[in-house]
Amino acid sequence: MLDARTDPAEAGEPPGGTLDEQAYRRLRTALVEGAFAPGDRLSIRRVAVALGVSAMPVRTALRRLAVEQALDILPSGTAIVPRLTQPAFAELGAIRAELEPLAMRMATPKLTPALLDALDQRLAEHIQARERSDPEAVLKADRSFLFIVYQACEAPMLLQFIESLWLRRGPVFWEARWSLLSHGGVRHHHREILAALRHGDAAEAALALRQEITSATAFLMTHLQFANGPSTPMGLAALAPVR
Amino acid sequence: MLDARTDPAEAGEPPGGTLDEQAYRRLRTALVEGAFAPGDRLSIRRVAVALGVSAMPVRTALRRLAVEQALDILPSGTAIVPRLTQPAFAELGAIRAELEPLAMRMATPKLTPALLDALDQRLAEHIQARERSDPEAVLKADRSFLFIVYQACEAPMLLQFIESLWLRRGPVFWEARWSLLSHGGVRHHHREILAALRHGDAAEAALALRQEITSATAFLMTHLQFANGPSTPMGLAALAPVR
DNA sequence: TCCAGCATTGTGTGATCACACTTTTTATGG
DNA sequence: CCATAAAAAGTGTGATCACACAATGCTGGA
Repeated sequence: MLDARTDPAEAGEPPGGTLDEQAYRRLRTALVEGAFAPGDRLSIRRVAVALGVSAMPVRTALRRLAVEQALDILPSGTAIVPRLTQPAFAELGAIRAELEPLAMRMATPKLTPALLDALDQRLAEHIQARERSDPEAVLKADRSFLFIVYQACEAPMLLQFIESLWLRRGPVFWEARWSLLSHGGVRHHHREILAALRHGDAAEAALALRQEITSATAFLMTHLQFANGPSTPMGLAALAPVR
Repeated sequence: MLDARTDPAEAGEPPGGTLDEQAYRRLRTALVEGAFAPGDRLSIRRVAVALGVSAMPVRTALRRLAVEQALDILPSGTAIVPRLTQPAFAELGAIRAELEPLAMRMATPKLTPALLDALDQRLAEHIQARERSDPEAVLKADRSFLFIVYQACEAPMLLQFIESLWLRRGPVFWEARWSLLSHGGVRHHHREILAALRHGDAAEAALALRQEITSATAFLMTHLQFANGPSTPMGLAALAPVR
């Protein structure tokens, strides 16, 4: 079970050195990709056999995700996938509406022409994906677009907060990806943001982003029933062994 | 070493059930109380013997604090007390200036008369402590004042973010407690906040808080040399065994 | 006196086990 | 047939160990 460490080459996806890291990353991506249903119990030992490792790295990863609010811990200690209530979702939107525009303002003076071109490309990808009615690609392009900006602002603390928010946001948006396709104010706002960034207008870019977040949050607050079973979660089967 | 669990009574400070929790809390308070110097290495085993427990709970607690950004992890895996650089401190202030006013706005309609009276008392404590030139008491009263508000807004995600920020802020303010005594715009701002809260004016309260944060951050940015050894840290001796 | 080399110690990682507790299942009684 | 109790899995916690690696110290030579 130490192959991953003794054989650093290969394995395109989980290059993380320690088993802790690999277990964490696998669970994390499974989570944002909606592999688990809200309310699912993730027991240390079951996840461990699914991942093909011992209980120790899984315990670490589960607890880490709990600290990041990506999982909840029952009084008994068992980790469960959080069931986002409506107030919690509203809170999430309110925090995002403060932090992400801040990151946008901080990033504005640091965006190089190369990065601006990259943003342009992500916007094009979004539009194409939308024309093909491919909601997964739309979500992916949007995420790429915004995180190019968030990473450019070189604020590690802020970046981790935002990633933690997206970790919780992930499953909800994933579940609502078809509804979001019909909403689609994102394209407009991203165009606004990009134009403002090209002019170096931080305040304008931040404002457009804030509007995107509040509008998307408001849209989902009405078009989404909370505390409900999702479409077709895969469960632990989504966790292939660690190699 | 299981006394704490088999003897639930007694032990006024660390009532936490599991050893994980106790280790976490002890390290956490030691951290915010400035027991460690920036750059100190906290090895799992050394902390374990200082705490009188095995390595397991300490490992958990250390990793948890690292996720909360209260500690850094070296490439080797050793935990060290972060050395706050000037840009990092500025970033910290910028995030606080967004999130804490948000919490203030959310809390305003939920503040009961009892809570407002409690705020009044904390303000009085601040003023008294200031007259005695007791910087520790001043810091404590300020923290109490603000966290009464932050807890009242019933936003668990937001509260955890703010606590994480204060965890990082703690050592710096502790080190600068004497300088802060001479600054002291806090009293004024807290009075403003309290008056606004009594009128239910959320925007005004949030604005006053934002000014307090930005002014304190600006003050410390000039009156503090960064990446420097502190006064008299206690080190591991501050960690009394777990009972 | 200084530096190279090695031995010693200290380190985090991860596996495994015993224990106490909880949840589920099964059997037993009404 | 159902409710209740007993038994059986399943669970997290925490201690302990082996291992690989890093840092530290010491000893030997120049």
